[in-house]
Amino acid sequence: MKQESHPTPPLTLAAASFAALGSEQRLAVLRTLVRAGPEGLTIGALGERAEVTGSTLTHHLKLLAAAGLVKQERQGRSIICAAVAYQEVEALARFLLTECCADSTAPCKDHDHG
Amino acid sequence: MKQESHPTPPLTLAAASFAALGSEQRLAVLRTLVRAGPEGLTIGALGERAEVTGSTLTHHLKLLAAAGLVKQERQGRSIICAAVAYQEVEALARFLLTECCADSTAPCKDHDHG
DNA sequence: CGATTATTTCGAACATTATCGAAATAATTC
DNA sequence: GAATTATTTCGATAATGTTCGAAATAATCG
Repeated sequence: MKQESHPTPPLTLAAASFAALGSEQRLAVLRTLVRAGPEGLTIGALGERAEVTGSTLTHHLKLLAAAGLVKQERQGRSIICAAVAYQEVEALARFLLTECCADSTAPCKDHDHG
Repeated sequence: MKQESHPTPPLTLAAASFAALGSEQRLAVLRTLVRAGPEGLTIGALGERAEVTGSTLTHHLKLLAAAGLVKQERQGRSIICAAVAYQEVEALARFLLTECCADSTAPCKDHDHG
């Protein structure tokens, strides 16, 4: 069993990340960005597509960005957002499943860890 | 590009599942169960190890169970809990990353989707 | 610089969730 | 069936999160 050195986020941060995903509106926002791909969307365009606007969108984006799921970059007068969910989601999954069965005497026979 | 038929949870349910993971205490509870492996733990033992007790633990377990992350089964006077996070987490990750770049003209060259 | 467009901050109202203790229910043992 | 152990329900209180609109800030354009 090779011990790969993928980092796992600390509990508090992982919880914050999951919490960031735990809202229909934010999920819709994030998925809109995932669909939009690496080029991203301006906040305005994002708001239109995801049907969230103004201060509410700002609020949600702040959480998503703090969780490392979205990055923002100013471009002219707009701000462009893009999902960086790919590695994040893997890290979160790893966080959950890491140390699986560490306290168990029985082997993990009936789990399929990828 | 083969289209595999893995189901994706509906938005509302996925959000609820992420929300269930979005609390330090619940994450600690779930990870304790993951560590405990398929044999699970009684609610009492779980509460001791995760340092959450009584009605609060009941409350959290209800959310985790509703999200399909934990299953419970009565055994004698105790109730045994076990994590079923493995498939769930994969399904959630799939939910997020599904349709990646569907709205993009550019290919997803700089993403590494496993 | 003044006007315009894009986003954020702030404050308040409202809604949801968390936490706790006491009493209630469920299952077992003697 | 009374006593014991394990968990849940209930109701109250406190803590967080959401949503909105109006005003404030940022960047560009004429």
